[in-house]
Amino acid sequence: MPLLKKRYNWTILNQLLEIHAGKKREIDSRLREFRLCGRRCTDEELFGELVFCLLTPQSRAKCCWNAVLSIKEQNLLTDGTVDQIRDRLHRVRFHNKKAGYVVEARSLCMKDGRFSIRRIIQSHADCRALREWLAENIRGLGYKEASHFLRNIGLGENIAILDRHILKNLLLLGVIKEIPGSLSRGAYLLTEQRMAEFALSTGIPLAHLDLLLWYKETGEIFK
DNA sequence: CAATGCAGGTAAACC
DNA sequence: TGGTTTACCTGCATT
Repeated sequence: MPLLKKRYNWTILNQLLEIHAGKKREIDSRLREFRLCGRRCTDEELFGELVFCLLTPQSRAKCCWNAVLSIKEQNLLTDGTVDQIRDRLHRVRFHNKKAGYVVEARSLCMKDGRFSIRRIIQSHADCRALREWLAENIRGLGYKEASHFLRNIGLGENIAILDRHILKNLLLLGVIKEIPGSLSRGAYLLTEQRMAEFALSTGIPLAHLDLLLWYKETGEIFK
């Protein structure tokens, strides 16, 4: 195992490698689905993924996905008002704010009455530039959720989704010395770099680590 | 049953 | 200018 740093916690790392060995195929398959979504989904469906990521902070992923499905079923994705969308956000925390974020994001993602997410994607050189744009321009979307969105549409091979579970585990693994009090842009990028080094030296792909650690915490692989 | 802790954070206000 | 604090806000499991 090349380049393995001494500061890493061997016990936990071995635990992780073992879980990875068992879950590798399932994780690969999930990542394939994400890429497939990015390739063949309609722009409207891509926006649905964006809405999901706008909803998830401090809320359960499943409730958020149910909310997205509900919005779609009611045909509110394209032209639902803030009030109509808020009424679909059952069990989504901060639903007042988030309903507003969804409607505001929608106006950025539509051109001439249709969703044109791919136009936005294609206008950026790579996923990092794209993430910068998303975090900068879409209110309600920070680095973490912008990364989450990119991963969910198959563009997240080289970026990290730094949520509290991941950070906690990076600490346990000795990848970082402490959990940053607040994740500024600089702190996010630095921590992401540490995680990428760890991925490289352990042979667990960065894209796998997120789903793997998430599985370790919750016992399932969702999105 | 009341109290507590915690959910895949982010924007805006505040020094 | 940049780090820190606060508002957003509620359901649900645990004790």
